[in-house]
Amino acid sequence: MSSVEFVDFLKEIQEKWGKKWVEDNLFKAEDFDTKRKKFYLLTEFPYPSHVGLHMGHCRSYTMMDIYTRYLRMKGYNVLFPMGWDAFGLPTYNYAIKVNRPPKEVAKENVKNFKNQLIALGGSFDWTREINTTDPEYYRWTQWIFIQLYNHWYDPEYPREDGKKGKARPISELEIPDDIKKKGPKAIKEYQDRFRLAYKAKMPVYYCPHCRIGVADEEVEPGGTHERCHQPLEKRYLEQWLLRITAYADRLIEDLELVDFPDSVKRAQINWIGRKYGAEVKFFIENTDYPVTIFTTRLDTIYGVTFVAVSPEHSFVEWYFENVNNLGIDEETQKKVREYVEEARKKVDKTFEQKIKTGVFTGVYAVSPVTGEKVPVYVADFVLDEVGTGAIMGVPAHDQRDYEFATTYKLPIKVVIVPKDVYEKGQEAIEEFSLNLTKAYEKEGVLVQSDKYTGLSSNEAKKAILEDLYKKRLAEQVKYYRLRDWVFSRQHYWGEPTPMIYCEKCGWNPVPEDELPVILPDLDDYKMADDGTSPLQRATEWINTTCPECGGPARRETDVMPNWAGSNWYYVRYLDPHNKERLVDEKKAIYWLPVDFYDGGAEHTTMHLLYSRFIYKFLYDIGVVPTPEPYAKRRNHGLVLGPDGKKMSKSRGNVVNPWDVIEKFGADTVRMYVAFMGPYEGNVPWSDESARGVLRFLERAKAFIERSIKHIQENKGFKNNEMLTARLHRLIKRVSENIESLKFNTAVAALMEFLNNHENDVLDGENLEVFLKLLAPFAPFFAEEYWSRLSKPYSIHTSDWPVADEKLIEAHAEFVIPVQINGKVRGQVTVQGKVEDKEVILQIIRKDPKINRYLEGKKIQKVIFVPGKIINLVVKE
RNA sequence: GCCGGGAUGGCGGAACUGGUAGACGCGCCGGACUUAAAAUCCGGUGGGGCUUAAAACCCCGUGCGGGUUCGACUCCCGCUCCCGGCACCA
Repeated sequence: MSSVEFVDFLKEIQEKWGKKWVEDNLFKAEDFDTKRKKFYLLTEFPYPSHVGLHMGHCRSYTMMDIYTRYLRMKGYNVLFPMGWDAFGLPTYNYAIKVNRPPKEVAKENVKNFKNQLIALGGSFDWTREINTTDPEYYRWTQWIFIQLYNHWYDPEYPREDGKKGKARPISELEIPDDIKKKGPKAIKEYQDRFRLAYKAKMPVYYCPHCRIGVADEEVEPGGTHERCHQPLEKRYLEQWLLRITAYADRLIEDLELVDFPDSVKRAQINWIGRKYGAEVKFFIENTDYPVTIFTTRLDTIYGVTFVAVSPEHSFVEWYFENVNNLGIDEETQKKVREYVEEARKKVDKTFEQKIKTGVFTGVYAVSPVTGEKVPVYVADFVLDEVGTGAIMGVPAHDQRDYEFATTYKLPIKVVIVPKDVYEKGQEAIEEFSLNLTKAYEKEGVLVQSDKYTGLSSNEAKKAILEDLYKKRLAEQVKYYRLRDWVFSRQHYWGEPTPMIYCEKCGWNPVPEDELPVILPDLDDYKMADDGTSPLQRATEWINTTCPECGGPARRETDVMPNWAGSNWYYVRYLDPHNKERLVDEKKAIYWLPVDFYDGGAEHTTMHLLYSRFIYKFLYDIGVVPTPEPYAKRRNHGLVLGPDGKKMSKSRGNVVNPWDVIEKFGADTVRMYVAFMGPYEGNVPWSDESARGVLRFLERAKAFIERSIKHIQENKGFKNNEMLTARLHRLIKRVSENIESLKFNTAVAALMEFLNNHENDVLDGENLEVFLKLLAPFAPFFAEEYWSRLSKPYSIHTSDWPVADEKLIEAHAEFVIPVQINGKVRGQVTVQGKVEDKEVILQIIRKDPKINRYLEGKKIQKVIFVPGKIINLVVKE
């Protein structure tokens, strides 16, 4: 049989069995099965783009499919589901490009993806297939949003896992009396400040050239639009935000409960970026208006020579309201106004090497420690989203402040010196200060700081904080790099946000019994040219009635981001057709948490963190039973192009899975992607290497067919024990390798066995074992020969073979390397596991080769590790 | 700049918690089959030395420099380079 014919054979059987498995629902997971242990194996669901499955999907899904098939044969009740994350920008853009409704395009993409996954042999439970764009699915995405809106976070409230902090219904939020007195509107405003979903003005990118809103990922580093390379503008729109920061501490602490790689845990902790620091009030001279700054370096406060606020800071509004009282001249006012206007619009992501700019406001702030006045600047290097959006400028000890001070000729006052400098005395301190050419950012000992002089940075931080706290000028705060999650997108192809706005009553959620709010069809799906959502054009859909007063009201036209559907999808797999609830409680208890979550390293922070947040919220409101969703997480590697670089259209190094399945057959591709490298590694594709796997399968075919023939012709034929023992050693190796995700060495072990025994034949029992070992890797191939052996359908629901340890032990072959002074000089063969070093030494003495190294020398020491090695330390 | 990961033959990669470095595959070389090629099969293949050739033997070898150890790809200290992520985070 030529290789071409063999590939045809593979394609024939993959067609035949692939179809049958799906028809038979062979891989259906059983709810509530108590006889078998459950195993929820989750792999990130794909974003079905019009390009079709890519090689990365092909490899990670195959590896997880191998794992799944193994676990299933091992006797687990495995849940291995699949679905589609079908909302999102690429599909939307593509639909506009080909001038078709996104809905139709998405549907086709899904169909295409599903066929490809079936062809690949993915043993998914298709009865649980979900699609984030299905109204019956996004009804619950919307429902979660409403629950977030209807809840607030009480950091002190006890929760089920015994710790403190829990989401509670907004109705349970205590309203202060003075608010109550002001009436229902004030009460609602007060509640809005606590809701887990709330509205706030946030910047979005807008391209004046293309006249459309631009998503974050379409912004180029220089602040230009990816498509037209023209400069973008920042606009401020009211958007929905989710209060993830309320869960920040829990998201850090509960990492202890889960088995994630350390690097992933670290990444999450860094992403959250919890820091302790102080907020300090700097009052504007002769007013009672304070600018509150945030710092982690309170020890440097005596070095403050200016205060700077971000262009977006509320100080600016206060300033213009009070310019007259402050006695600011026209020219300064004009300068400040121009600077702020310009800066608020500007989009610039190239911060480095840029000269820091700012504008002096003409007002001074009073240092809370010295009472000295320092100038107040508006400067765009101060970011509004970081800290309080205002800083104390300490040029001597912060490089950015240093650069700013140099540009604007502000004084640079050294207040921290290294310990050894301090100890050398005044002269050394002065010399250090004079020779400063850039900020000294390390901690050290305080100088020129009144009574704190001589304290270490750490001591000073505490002492200064304590003193300022007493004067109500400072307090300790926890600060997170993580910010609340902007949850509005000005696009079309996403879940409608289930909120209604009424002039009289403000925002209200859509009543739950009216869900889902279905995304309306449009005549024209193009982006709106003012940067708002295209849904603005769905006039009929927008106009509705207020759930509170029944008067005329409008629907929210911003849709949810892509994350919305994908951060809880794995819960819906448990009960995908439930019309009453997001998930049946008992099913959730049976299946959760996810036992193993496989995904890409690129989702280590955002997706993993955000989905953990949503899950924790669902836990708080009693939808799911455990504090953490994923018991174990591992990141798979990428498939690189044949050139070793990341596959990309522009590089022209893309390998299409569909093409290689056509060329080599699905079993070959499966086995090759498992074999090509370690699970976590990024490995290049190679057609030549894939051919090596094809050769292996072809040889395996000949080997199996010869064995079958031999068995039929020789009734009662049995292999010798040695061969059987070797096969059992193979069982052990393959099992251990799959369990530790070393699919590459598992395949190598199978190859090695065939290399060693290709000229033998297997007896009936051993042949079954061999096919079973092959089954997870080459499922079509294994099924075909299983059926030819007339074994009951299917090999994939048969039992995984158990290695006979005694047999392995009995036929253990020990070759002990012999080292002289750490260098291997020979080896001796022993029977069984010899523990006594004298026995080995006697064998060595009989070996002339090794003895040559011992002539005229004295053995000083013998190190013997039974079963491993013997090392003789000798001397002249 | 910060955080994370990595560096092993011509290539992808093996090597358990420190115990024969290079499993397995690709490629390459030689041979068989063939009119020929492809495919397939058999043998060889880290570098160097010695040798007419082979066997045998010797030296070097896991990015670089040191250290610990009977023994180091593996552990420790100090570097270099590459890849990924984040980045004016106060």
